[in-house]
Amino acid sequence: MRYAEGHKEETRKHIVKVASQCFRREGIEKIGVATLMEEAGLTVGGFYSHFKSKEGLIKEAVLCAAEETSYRLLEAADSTPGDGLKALLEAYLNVAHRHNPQSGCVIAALASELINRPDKTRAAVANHTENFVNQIADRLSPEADHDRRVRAARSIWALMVGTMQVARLVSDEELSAQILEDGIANALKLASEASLERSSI
Amino acid sequence: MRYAEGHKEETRKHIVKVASQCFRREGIEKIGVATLMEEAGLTVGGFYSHFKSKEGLIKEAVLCAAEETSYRLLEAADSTPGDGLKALLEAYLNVAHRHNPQSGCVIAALASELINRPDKTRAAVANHTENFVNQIADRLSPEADHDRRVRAARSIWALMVGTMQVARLVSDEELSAQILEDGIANALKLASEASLERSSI
DNA sequence: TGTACATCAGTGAACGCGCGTTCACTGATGTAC
DNA sequence: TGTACATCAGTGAACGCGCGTTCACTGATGTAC
Repeated sequence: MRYAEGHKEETRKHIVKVASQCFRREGIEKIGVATLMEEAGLTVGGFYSHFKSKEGLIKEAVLCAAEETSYRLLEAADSTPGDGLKALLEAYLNVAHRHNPQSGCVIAALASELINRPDKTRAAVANHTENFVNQIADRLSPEADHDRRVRAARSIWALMVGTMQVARLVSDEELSAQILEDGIANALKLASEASLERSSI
Repeated sequence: MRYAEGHKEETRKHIVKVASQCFRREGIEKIGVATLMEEAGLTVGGFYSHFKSKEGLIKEAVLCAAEETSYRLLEAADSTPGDGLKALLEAYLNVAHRHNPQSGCVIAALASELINRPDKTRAAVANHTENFVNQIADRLSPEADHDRRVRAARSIWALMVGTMQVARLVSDEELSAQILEDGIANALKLASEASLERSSI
């Protein structure tokens, strides 16, 4: 059967999207190419006309997921004029995100697997992360200078990722929810500490 | 060949230790039973007279690693009378730890893999973590009440784990070192914020 | 004291299975003449 | 307008390989008589 213009590109995007969800849900190593293609409604044979290798798909799927998440978070921040950072933190550190890694932050879902990926994949993620941190920094209270804000933003980001992972490790729902709440409160403390510092120089 | 009393138990412990290092270095899924046994100087056949399954070894190796790390960290804290928490943070958030996951924190090394392990393994890790958080809390400034300290300790712990992972994701040595340093400074801020809160109630 | 047998930690070959990857093929549509 | 051929996204069987696991075996020492 012949297909419409752009059909192959659509299929490719579809595979990337499905893969990005499967990876976040089950882990990169745990899911195979055949399962992935089946999940996308296709058969395994076609995979290599879209991607050079599984690693090629991994890099694309991970970046796609990272971009989607940071876009969504920054949008939450920017559509809440009062306290953008609080909105961003609440969009991340919530129970729904905790239970749905497949549509959430790829770093929280796969951090330890990403660290051991080939340089190209890892560096791409690291780049994206540094970018995102800078965008958090831009949204911190402008009283502090840029360097201080970036350094506060990095710790806020680390706290977000670490908190989500700890919350997912814990089975007790109530404790897990409290960990998330406390994460928001403590991240906000870091932000306000950073803005206070300026006056003490 | 017949072996000395307690020889088998020694071998078992040796396998657990080697496995805990290999897992942290390469990831749990990535390393096979045969490689593991070879790394321990043995052959694969003997494995199942020591462990019920690979998962059995995983649970033991992960817990063994967790206990070793928390023991070392608390020791660092307790042998520094002035500021135990600072000593603990410095023992964790340093460049050597960043470069040596195989002998470091198993949560930072394997967080995302641990989240997807069977309940028994995951729950065991979660338990140990909660324990460790309580022991950090005991070492926070006693001005705050217990609940506040535990909640601060949880975020400090999340910040430690998240910071180490972000530092490992980044290739730039200088940036990586700065992320670790800032992690220490910001974790200390969280601790001192928690002790200040009491007076505001 | 000497011989026959039991013990048991560790060996190494083999099992079925799912992995990532390859490739000859299908079949609906587009193009050439 | 009709026929023959080219295109190419997707199919499905097969490849070698390493996985977790099993099992008959080894061989040095301990025990029984």
